[in-house]
Amino acid sequence: MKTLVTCALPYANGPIHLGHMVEHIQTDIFVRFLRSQGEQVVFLCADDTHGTAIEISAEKQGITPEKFIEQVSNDHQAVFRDFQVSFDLYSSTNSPENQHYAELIYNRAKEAGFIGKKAIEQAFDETANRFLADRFIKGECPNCGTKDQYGDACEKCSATYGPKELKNPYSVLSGKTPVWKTSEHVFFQLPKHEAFLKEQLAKPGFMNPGLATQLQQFFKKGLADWDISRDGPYFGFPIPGETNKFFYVWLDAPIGYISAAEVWAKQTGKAKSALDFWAKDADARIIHVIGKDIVYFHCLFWPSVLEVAGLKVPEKVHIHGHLTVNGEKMSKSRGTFINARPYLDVLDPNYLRFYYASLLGPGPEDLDFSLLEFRQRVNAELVNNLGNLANRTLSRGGDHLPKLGKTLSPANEALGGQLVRDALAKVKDIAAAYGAFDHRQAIKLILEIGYSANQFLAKAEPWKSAKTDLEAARGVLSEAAEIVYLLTALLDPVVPALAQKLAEQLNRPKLTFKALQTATYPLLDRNVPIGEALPLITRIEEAVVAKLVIAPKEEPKKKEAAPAAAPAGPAAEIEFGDFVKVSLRAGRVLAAVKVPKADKLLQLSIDLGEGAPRTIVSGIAEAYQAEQLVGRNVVVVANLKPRALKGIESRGMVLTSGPGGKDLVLLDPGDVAPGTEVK
RNA sequence: GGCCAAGUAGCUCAGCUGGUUAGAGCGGCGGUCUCAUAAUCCGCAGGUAGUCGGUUCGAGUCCGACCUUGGCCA
Repeated sequence: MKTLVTCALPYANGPIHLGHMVEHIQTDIFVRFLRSQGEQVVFLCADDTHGTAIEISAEKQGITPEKFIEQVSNDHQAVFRDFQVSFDLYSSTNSPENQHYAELIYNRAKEAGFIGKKAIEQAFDETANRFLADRFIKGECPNCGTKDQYGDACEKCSATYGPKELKNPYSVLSGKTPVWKTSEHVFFQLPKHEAFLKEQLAKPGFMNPGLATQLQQFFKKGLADWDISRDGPYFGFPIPGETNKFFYVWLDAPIGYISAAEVWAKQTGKAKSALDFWAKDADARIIHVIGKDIVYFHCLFWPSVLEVAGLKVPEKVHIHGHLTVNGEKMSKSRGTFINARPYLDVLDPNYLRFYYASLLGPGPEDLDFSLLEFRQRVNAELVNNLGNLANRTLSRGGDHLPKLGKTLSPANEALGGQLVRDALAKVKDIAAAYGAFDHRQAIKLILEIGYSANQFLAKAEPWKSAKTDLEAARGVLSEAAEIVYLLTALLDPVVPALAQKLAEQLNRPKLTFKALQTATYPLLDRNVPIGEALPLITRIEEAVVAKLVIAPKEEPKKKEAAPAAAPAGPAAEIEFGDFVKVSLRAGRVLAAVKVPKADKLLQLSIDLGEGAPRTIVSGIAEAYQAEQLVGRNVVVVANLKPRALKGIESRGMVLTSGPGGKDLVLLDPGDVAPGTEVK
């Protein structure tokens, strides 16, 4: 049986960020594991290329949508490649194959009587000469009057409404007031699938049960017809038999899963067509991996569409949570919106792969990219526990101490048998964890194995016996090398490049999960010499991590010309009027980085509720590490005259108490909003 | 606003169908070794389980309300 695995198709309207990578890394781990088990897997993805947003982005750049999506696709593919995401093919929804399948599915649905038409009323921009989707209309909230709200919900009072209810609506495209026009749209008749869908959602393993429960609300409300057409101009596929109507992007996007398989089949010749996977009776299973934001597209519409077209419905839709950075949603203004390419510019992708794996569970909970946690966990677990284990074992057996040579000792059951058998006993659970997207459980078990081997070395103390009995020392290290060899299989899904390095240092091919199903002690053929050992991967430096979140540019605010308070003598009494000149505010530290070549200085990016964060340089580096400050509230003198410290303009001062140096404490204004006045 | 999910040590999480002193890793603190990437190993401290109420001989585990966070509402 073949397995087809897909990631959600990234929208071709912007760069890949670390949020995307949560999905692509966990799926890649899953796929690499399946391959290691010896399964036939095809791993596909594509860019989702249609819709108004892309058309407009292309127009802004003065290029065709085709050119635009080609550029984006190149960027996307390069990022995924550099993160070692092992797609068998990365395709595009703007392909002849996709058009073919979109039309085929549409025609089949039409023949089966599942397509209808209805006139709908929609906002129309007469200047731009196009209909406006809800997100292209803004106006005042009909509930609370907040300005510049989209046509579906108010960010301020969270009221929901239709675009027509907005007061003083305007088109985002032209700024003009839209008019209301009717247009006949094509609908997919979802209500006819209620029975099928209820059965599908109840299938064990199809999707997360909690989210399946949530989808029940659609049945309670009553399923509605799904609008699958958009009026031109629209970047997409024309609907056969209609004039100036195009398939809505969400119809043809998932069809990209099918057409990608078709392109793969054509290019590799490994299948006759996509139907080797997608035909109802194909000997294959299909697994989609998506974020929790697009559940109903994949679990309501998509299965229905496939069912009507007589195609195979996915066996499983794996749903994951979203990424936060330092505990909050990624935000451009906070400098925590981290794109994948800038990450790669400063850090090894294996760090992120390992970190995500160590956090990812099988459920749809969010996970946090905490800079401090990231550095600490990767350094402690991947570098110190596992990487150093390999190095302390192999360097001793390799060239580091030439006396020991490159050969291994014969297997010594009494010495290492227990160690290896205990480790092998965990392999089954590790495999089960990878197979269930419970990657953090897999990592946990692998770390236990690493720990047991480190402990083994600590007890056996080969460095001592080496002085009197080289053979005894070599025997101990040879047993530890068994565990290192085991790691080439166990770590391969998560950090394939590191597993490969280990295999090379051992001078053997990587172990596989398939081989491990029947493996017994000893794993290593002791007659094969080992290679040369080098440190596997180095620790993450604090300064490098901090580079990820410093906002690239901070616009200086002109309006706040700081009224300079006259400096008073140290103990001299001042008037109340002088005191109130000092503007004290609560601020939240968004980012912190050590100032190079300064022992005491930290450069802080502090939110004072002013829109853009402020840069403040503070002499607290001896008392606080940069990372532990992020997210913390502090008291700031907000109207201090700006001053340059080590060439960095500091716009304010952070208050502390204590004599200084290591002994000072940041004043805590409590849990209040940034910008709150301190009196 | 409606619905769904989550809320256990500073952080990330385990705790099976309710049953002895609530566990682990990371971080912190103290110690140890010296083969190794200032790594390892040993030990210590840390939790009135979001809040309130209920069921029960007994609840982190069941029920209700509320609070907080996240997602969805075609």
